[in-house]
Amino acid sequence: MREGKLFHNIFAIVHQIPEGKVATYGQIATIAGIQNPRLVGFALSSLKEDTDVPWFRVINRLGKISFQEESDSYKIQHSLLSREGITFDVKNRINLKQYGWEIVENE
DNA sequence: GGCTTGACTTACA
DNA sequence: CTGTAAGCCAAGC
Repeated sequence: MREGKLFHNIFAIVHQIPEGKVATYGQIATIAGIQNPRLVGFALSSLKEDTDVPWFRVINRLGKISFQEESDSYKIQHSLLSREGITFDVKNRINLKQYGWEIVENE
C-alpha cells in the first residue's frame, strides 16, 4: 500500500462506524493520526459508488452533511442515514450526543 | 518542483 | 448566533 497507506487507514476506520451511528471528519482524522480533517473528505471523495465503506456515516462537526442541500449527494446521504434510524432536527442537523460514534482508537 | 483546491476544524471578531 | 482567517496534507495541473 504505497500511495494510500493513509487513505486505507481512513477507510478502515470509517468501516468501523457501527450502523445507526455517525462520526465527524475531525474524529476520523484524529484516530487516523493526521492533523488535517480535509484529507478524510478528500479520501472519501475518491471512493467509488459501489464501495463497502460507509462514507455516508461521516459528517462535519456541526452534525450536518457536508454537501449542499440541493445536491444529489446530499439527498442520497440523507436518505441512507434516515434509513438507519438517524433523525435530523429542523436545521437538518444530527444530534451527535445521541448518534455520535464512540472513539475506538485501537482494538 | 511550486501553486491551487478541497465531502474540515479551530480560533477570534 | 454568523462571518472571516489560518492551518493542515494529498492530488492535479
